[in-house]
Amino acid sequence: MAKRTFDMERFFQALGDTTRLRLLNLMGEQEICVCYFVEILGQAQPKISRHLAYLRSAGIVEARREGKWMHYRIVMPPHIGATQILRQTLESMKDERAMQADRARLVKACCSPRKFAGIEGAPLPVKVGEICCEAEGR
Amino acid sequence: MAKRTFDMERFFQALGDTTRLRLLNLMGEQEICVCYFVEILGQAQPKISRHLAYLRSAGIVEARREGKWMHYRIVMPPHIGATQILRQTLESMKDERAMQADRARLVKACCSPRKFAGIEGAPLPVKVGEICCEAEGR
DNA sequence: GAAATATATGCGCTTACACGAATGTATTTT
DNA sequence: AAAATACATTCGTGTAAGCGCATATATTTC
Repeated sequence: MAKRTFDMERFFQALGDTTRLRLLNLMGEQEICVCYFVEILGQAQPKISRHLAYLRSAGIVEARREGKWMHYRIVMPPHIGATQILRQTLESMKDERAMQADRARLVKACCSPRKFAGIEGAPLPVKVGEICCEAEGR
Repeated sequence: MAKRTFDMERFFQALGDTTRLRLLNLMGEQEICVCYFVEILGQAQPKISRHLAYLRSAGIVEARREGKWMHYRIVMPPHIGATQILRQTLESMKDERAMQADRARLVKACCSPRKFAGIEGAPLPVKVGEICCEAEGR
């Protein structure tokens, strides 16, 4: 069932970094803007950006531009096994303390964006599948 | 559900190498002697040995000594999520051509060990759970 | 069109791997 | 106990990653 263009080795390498796992955990089912990652993880923007690029090159996420913002979302790989492994990984991150804390902070940030320096005026995360139905009024 | 001693990052890093995936694929449910890996993968013995050491340090395999032979087997990690991911990985390797070919060669080698230089007289693979019930007569 | 904003990329540095070749160690055989 | 066998480890080298810092690019705002 393996597709030509998919590299299992690379896939696992992409999952083998805590920062990248945290990013995937935050995305979950939503499409999220880079500035949220920077704010929630509290890490330098270039670092976040490079990790996102890595995930992208591994075929795990895709990006969409909206004005000056870039949104990232998880895409299921063209490989059945990898898809199930990725789902399982996301599932099991729901049980991890640190990952729960990250998601909690994301929710908090979304509820009161003005309290977070980096995300004033940034578009809110959008559930994958509802993209294009909402645009911030500014 | 995460256990203290288990490192998810390290776990995925261990899976992020084709040689190591091939080793895991060959082990599956059995405990296998190093010389089989060397013979089946057709790679240098030190290379195999180092990859096995890596898997071991990541808590994915364990080793057992039997005379001059070392047997390796997969052990499920002390982390529910990782266990399921590992199972899923093993499962999905069953569908991969290259992995099937490796297993086929292993079966062949076990059936006629004398035709394979490196494994003459080596103990046959043993299903995990049946260890200690069988000893080669030599 | 110049400044500001959001993100990406280049650079130098450091560390972790992967590999082949050689060597070390444990065990058995003779 | 010396030789042989099975495996592990060390060493030197090349390469890929990860990081901070600075800079480039794209888009919007003024």
